[in-house]
This record gives sequence, C-alpha cells and structure tokens, in this order.
Amino acid sequence: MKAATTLLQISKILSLSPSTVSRALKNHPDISPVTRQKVLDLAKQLEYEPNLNAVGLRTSNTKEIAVIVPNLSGFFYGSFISAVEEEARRAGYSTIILLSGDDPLVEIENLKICRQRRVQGVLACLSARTASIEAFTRLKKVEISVVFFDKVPSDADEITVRVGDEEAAAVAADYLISKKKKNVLSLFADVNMSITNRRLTTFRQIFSSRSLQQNYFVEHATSSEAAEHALMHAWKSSHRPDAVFCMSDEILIGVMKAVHRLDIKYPGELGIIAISNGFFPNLYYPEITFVETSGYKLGQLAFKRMVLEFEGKTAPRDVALKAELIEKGSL
Amino acid sequence: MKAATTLLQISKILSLSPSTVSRALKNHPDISPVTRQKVLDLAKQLEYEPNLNAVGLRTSNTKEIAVIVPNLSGFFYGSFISAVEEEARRAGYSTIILLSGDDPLVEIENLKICRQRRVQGVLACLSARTASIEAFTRLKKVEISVVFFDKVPSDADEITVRVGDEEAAAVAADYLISKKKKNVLSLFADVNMSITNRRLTTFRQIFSSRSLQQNYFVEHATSSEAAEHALMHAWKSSHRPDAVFCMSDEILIGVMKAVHRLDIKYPGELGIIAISNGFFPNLYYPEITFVETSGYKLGQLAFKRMVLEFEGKTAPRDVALKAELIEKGSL
DNA sequence: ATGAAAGCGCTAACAC
DNA sequence: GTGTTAGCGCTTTCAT
Repeated sequence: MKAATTLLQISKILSLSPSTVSRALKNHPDISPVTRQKVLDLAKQLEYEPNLNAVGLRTSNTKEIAVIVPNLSGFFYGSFISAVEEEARRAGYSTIILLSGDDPLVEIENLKICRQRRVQGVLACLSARTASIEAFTRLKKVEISVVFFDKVPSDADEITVRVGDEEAAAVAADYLISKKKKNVLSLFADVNMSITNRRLTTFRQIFSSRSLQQNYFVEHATSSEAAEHALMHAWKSSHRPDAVFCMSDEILIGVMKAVHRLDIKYPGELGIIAISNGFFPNLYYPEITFVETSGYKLGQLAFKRMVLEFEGKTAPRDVALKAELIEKGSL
Repeated sequence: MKAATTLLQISKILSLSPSTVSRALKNHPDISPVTRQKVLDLAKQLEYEPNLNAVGLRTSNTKEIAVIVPNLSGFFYGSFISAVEEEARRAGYSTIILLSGDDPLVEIENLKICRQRRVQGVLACLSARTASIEAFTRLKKVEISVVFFDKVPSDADEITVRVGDEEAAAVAADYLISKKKKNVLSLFADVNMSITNRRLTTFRQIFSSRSLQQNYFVEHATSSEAAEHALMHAWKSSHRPDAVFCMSDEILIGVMKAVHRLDIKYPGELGIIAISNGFFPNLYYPEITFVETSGYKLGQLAFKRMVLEFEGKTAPRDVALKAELIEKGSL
C-alpha cells in the first residue's frame, strides 16, 4: 500500500534531473539514446504512470472531456457514448459521464463539475426541461468548448451536431406517400422540443407539397403509454388509420404494445414506420421499417467536431447527420 | 477567453491570505462570519470553482472513480452506470467510464488510464476473454480499490458484487413448477460462461428435487436468433412446450420474435418467464413475468461496497443481489 | 482569527 | 545533452 512511482523518484535513482527524465519519457530529441533507454526501463520496472492531475495542473491540458446525457435508458445515448469514448481514448482523452436525469438543476450541477475538473470540452444533450442555456455558454469564458448534440438549443450561435431531423422526417413522409397511405396517424413527442418541431414542420411540408388526396393527423405523445393509447383510440375511432408514423423509439414502443394488444396485423391492416436508432425496430416480427438516426455515428461526429474546436479550426456550426431509410417490410 | 478564477485571485482582491480564503470556502470554524461572507460573495460573483486537479494533487484525494464495462449495447450496463453515477455524484465523486469492448488489451490500457488519473477506485466487469486478473490486483499496490461486478473472477480473494444467479434460477424454476408446467423449454446462454452454469445448475436442482412428473428440456442459445429458432423448432416438434424459460434478455428477445412470428398466444398456449433487468419484459403486451436482476440496484450496491473499502471497513467479500419475482401474467 | 511557507508531481523556459 | 528553476492552484502545518 504505497503511493505510485513519481518522476522524481526515477530521477534520483538514476542520478538524473527530473527534467531529463521527463524528456526521456516523451521521446524528446535532445536526450541521448542510452539515457532514454535507462529511464524507459526503470519506468517500466517501477510501473511508472504520469500523474495526470499534476500534468493537467501544470499544462492546463487535462485531456478530459465530459458527456452530459439525460439518461442511459435507451440505446441512443449508450451508443453515442460508446463512440465518443472510443474516439476520445484514441486521441488520448478520458471521458467523464454525467447524467442529468432530465433535471435542469442537476444539469447545472454537472456543469459545475465540468468547471472543477477543468475538462476541455463538454458534449451536451439538453434535458427536456432546460429553459436557458446560459450556464452552458458561460463555460466558454473559461475556455471550455461546448458542443450540443441531439437535443440542441435553437440558438444559431451554438455548435450543434444532430441527426438530420428534417431529412429523416422528409424521408419518412415521402415513403408514406409513395406507399399510397391515405390516413396516417402521425405521432410526435413533446411539442415544445425543437427536435419535435423540426421533424413535424418538415413532415407537414412534404405532405402538403407532394400529396393532395393523402391525409395525416398529428398527435403528440409524451410517453410510450401516451402513444399506446393514441393508437388504441384512433384504431377504434371512425377514422381508423392505415399507417402510423412514430417520431421516436419511445413512441414506437408504445405503438407496438397497442398493436399486440389489439392484435393488429401489420403491414396488412396497418403500415408502421419510425425514426429510430435501429435497435428497437429489430425487436419485433415482422421487423419495423425505419429511418435510421445512428447514435454511434453521431458520437463520432460530435467528438471530431469538438477536436476541431480545440484546434481553433473553422467548421460549420451546425452539422446534421444524414438519414437513411431501412426497409424491413412493416409498411 | 480567460482562465478560471483562482483562490489566489480572490485572496488578493480581498487582501487576505490564500489560506484564509481556502478555509472560508469550506466553512472552517476559525474564520469569522464577516470574512467568510465576503469570501463567499466574491467567489460566487467570480464564479469560482476549485481546481480539482490541484486539490487532487495536493491531497491525493481525486474523488474520481472509474467504471469498466464491456459495452453499452444493452440495458444492463447502462442502468448499472446510471446508479453508480448517481450515488457517486451524491458522494462527491466523478465517474469516468471506460469501455473494454470485450478486449483484454483494451482492458489493460484502461487500467493504465485509471493509474494515470489516480482514480480512487475501479468498478470492473471482466471482459468475456480476460484470462488473468493480475493487472487488476496490481492496482491495490498503488491504493486503488477494485470491486468486480457482474462478470467476476472466481478468485475468492477479490471483492465481488453480482446478481444472485442461483436464487434467480431457483425462483423461476419454483414458479414454473407451481404453475404446473409439464414441458418447459429452458433456454440458457453459452455453456462456458460461469453465469450460465450457476443458473443452470440451480435450475436443474430445483426441478429434480421438487417435481417428479414435470419435465424440462435445456437448450443453449448463444444469440437472440438462436433462441428464436430454438422456440420455432420446439413449437413445431412433437413435443410442443407449454412454457419457456429465458435465462437472459437476449434470449427473451429471440423468443418473443418467434412468438410473434408463429402467432403464439400467451399465456394461453405458452407460458413465458425470463430472468431480466426489467426493461424488455415491459415492452410486450401482455408484459412478461420475470425474475428481476436489477443493474440499477447492483450499481448502488457496488458503489456502496467500494466506499466501505475506501473507509477501510470490513464487509463481505462476495455480495449477491437478491432476486425478486415480478408477476406480469405471461405465465 | 489570520498569515507564511512548504510542497503535491510535473513541465518548460532558460542556462550551460 | 543535461541541469536549474519557477510555478500551475491548492491545502495544511505551524506561527502569531
């Protein structure tokens, strides 16, 4: 139970100065091969690992980034984080993960932690109930870069990386039209979220511009249960839909429960399409046709965008991941 | 774009010494209320946040822990991490997350990062291909506590926290027997995993000790697809099962696909029970009866166990989470 | 009740 | 090619 080896210890054993050891360890060209080797050997033998707290303090280069997500109870954020962690590790960064629980107060607390740790960047997905992003923007004052992802603020000044909401909604709407659906139950999430609005707006545009006789009716479901009931209600109404569009996995899950509950046959009686990360559509039989919005790809994109910011390079402030239709036969 | 406020800056502005400011900030009793208030006010105004790199360096108390998991592509680890992060934050710790991708080499690299960050503890789930835990045990030499969870080493000396596999299997078997099932298709994962063996052994014991006339037949499915086909095959055979037991979520998912594919009515034609984290059983209608092995609860347990270790308190080296039957009506 | 001083482990001018 | 030195921001004796 002793503390870890330090640079000073190595330097003393070898009768060298700390600076020489430091340089040897990072292959500085000034150091003679023979000295370098001696240092490297001893370092390995003593299991020397640099104290990143000291390095971070000295260089203000902590090589740490933080990811703030609302939760981990879906596949989207998990795959996002996987991608970030992978890319980050490759680039020598550690990833600290912070959950907001969709609580703006916890979000603020998380940002405090980011300051305290002197992380170099924050990848943030806004909580559903965040009213102001002021606490985020203030981070820039202390040289912490902020890249928003997925649930991004509408503020055009911010760096954002998100799935191509407009495109995804357009692809789905196009497909519904091409399949000649006449009466599409269109389930969207909370109307106050910008992601909902972007998807909804485009969805409406496509329908009104491309189709004259095809109908859709929009409902907002803020939970799986709400989506489940929305479909059950519509199914029993006089205006039974011939297709359902699900804006998210959460909504798809509710819809599928209703489908099984009412024993609805799809695609026969009802066509189903969703915007999804791709995991849940694969859970059902038949599998569900969906427009893919990959959390993994988004994570890669987000980290790379953040690094560009670190390097001070100019890059687009708003990046959207392109959407892809995956046909599975449910519509 | 200036650096963050430091303690020294505050001390200069108020013409106080750094030590006084430091004490005021942490409510040291020696400090006069008047001074304390002045410091607190200015700190708030300047958005002062202590530099945890400096604190960690000074006190060797980094208040950081690491969690190593194979992946985030299921709900189990996600909920485990959620619990850990919550508990950790409450206790003033940050959680850095490290993915091994089931690769022992990456695992080693992750442990190096733990050393470099001088984390105080590591919560580790072994990768499926880890042959030796030596690199883990060596961490203790530098005062880093290690608590294994879920996939734990068989070494009895290690601190482990896991779900009660034996109990979970027993509860499921008991329930199947009490429901008078005569022909139970029992689906287990890879026979080489210790988790599979613990569950299978107990399952067999319960059936042979408690029931004389009730039958079960075991099959091993190493993927969702394999489970799907196992049920389809059994269903069409001359020995059609009247119940199916799923050892894991992965297997349950495959089973449910087969159920929908063959349009099997449950619980009428087939009873279904699973050992699960609790998310997937809730996805279907009717919902699936399961024996709960909560990743969330396990996370809470693991963190608390680690804190006990930090405090040098004695506690059991091997903790198993108790299993609970959640009846949903699918059997 | 407050201050002075040392030092945690490392890096980076600047010397030689 | 190697050493000296100062200092990153903080805590913590030990004085006063």
